[in-house]
Amino acid sequence: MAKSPIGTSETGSGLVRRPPRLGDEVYNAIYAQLMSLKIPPGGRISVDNLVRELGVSQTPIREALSRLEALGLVVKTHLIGYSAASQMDKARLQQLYELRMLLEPFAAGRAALNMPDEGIEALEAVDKEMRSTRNDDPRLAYGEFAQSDSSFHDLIASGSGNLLIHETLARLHTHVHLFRLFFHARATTDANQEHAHIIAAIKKRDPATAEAAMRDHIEQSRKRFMVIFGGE
Amino acid sequence: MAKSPIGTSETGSGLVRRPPRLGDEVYNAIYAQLMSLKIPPGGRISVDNLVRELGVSQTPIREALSRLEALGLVVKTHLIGYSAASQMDKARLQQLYELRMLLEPFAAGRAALNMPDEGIEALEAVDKEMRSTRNDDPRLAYGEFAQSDSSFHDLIASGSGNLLIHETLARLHTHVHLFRLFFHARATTDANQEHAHIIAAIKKRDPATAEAAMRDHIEQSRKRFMVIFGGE
DNA sequence: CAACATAAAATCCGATCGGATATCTGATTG
DNA sequence: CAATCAGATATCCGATCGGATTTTATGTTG
Repeated sequence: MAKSPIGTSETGSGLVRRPPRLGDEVYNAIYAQLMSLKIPPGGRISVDNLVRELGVSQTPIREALSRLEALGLVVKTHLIGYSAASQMDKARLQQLYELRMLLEPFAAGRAALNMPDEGIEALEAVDKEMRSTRNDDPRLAYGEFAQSDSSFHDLIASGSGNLLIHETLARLHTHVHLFRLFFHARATTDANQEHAHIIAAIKKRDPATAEAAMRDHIEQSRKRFMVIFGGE
Repeated sequence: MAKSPIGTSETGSGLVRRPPRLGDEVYNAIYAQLMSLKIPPGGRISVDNLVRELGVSQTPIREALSRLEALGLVVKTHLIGYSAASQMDKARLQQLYELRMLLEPFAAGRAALNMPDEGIEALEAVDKEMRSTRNDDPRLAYGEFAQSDSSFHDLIASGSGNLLIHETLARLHTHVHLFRLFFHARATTDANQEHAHIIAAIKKRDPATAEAAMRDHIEQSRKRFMVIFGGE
């Protein structure tokens, strides 16, 4: 739902209108190029090229790249330049899921306790969206599913009431998102099934079941991705 | 031990000598001012002031501040400027310990399995250092203890073998560090006792006990800090 | 005396410029 | 023919400059 999950100025309910930041547009432009894989993982990112391409000076580009570096989406080498983060290898994907397994089940349990009713409604809306995705172009269907899945987990993390956990997971999911897009990991109906279990438990305000359901979902998700590297 | 836990170029075992980055020195200068509380929590940080004070141009200062923003140590408001992150309130400290409680016991358990022997030696060295701290100036003693404690937890996180968890915890500990310094939270001998239990379990390569010991340590630490806000 | 309007200073955002470094291309030599 | 070296190009790092905005200070008025 949100175009850029982290780093944008929170003008959602802002009462004062502030002039736009050129850096934000640059940020979104580069972010889009990364997500559309126009800039492939590991590919070099030249500041001067972006100057010519976007028609702005170096200053806002550096600022935007600096933010992207904080997210781990790009890496900087002194006197060399920026480059897109390299694709995750098997070990790194393992570590990522290890961390998700620690945080997300807990978040789901807390969400069952703390999440406001309107949050649950948003969750069901996203879930419904995922099921009705019948885009003819499979290439686009990937993107839509991945986007919705990201929102699903983001909503639960937010519903945990713990902002630190929410921020940490937001960072991780950006990489999951990118990984999925790169490998064309297909959206299985299994995920929808698992999501349904999680939502049901949260609706029942049953933290233990929500936690277990999320634990199962993360583990299944891990297995679905691990086959890319030749299984467990 | 490490002066700046995140964001510096890894020149540790670098074979090539690269010219120094002015941005790094600026980064360390501002970092020091934050840690010494010369810039108080919530205090405004003027770029122009730093230009005059450090004698460099805006460019490296903006770069350094951008990195500090990624760590959450400073916050930026468009057309207003940078300011030091506000001091944690009770709710935020609760969230911080909630997250630590999820990650650090796990890391300790993994460290019991994966940590190389030399890592354990480093751990014992830090532990010894913490016990022998008998600085006359209590103001300095705080700082030394906090520094060592940070190293202690950082070593264990690193020993877990999971880089993502290590990075996440490094970010959190920076804030714990700052919080402790601000409130002059005293170093108790209890912490040393708890640390000893953790080290013993890791040396025995006993993950379950290490995990439990860390869990206990985090909980005790939380209680020691919570009294600042009037207890649990 | 308080509140508002106006003016001045401080500050940030973005653009542009020069020096330094890395990388690429092509020629020379053993 | 391969390897090495030199020059040219591309790029980054840091400095400086102007416009836009915010904040503070001052003066005016009810």
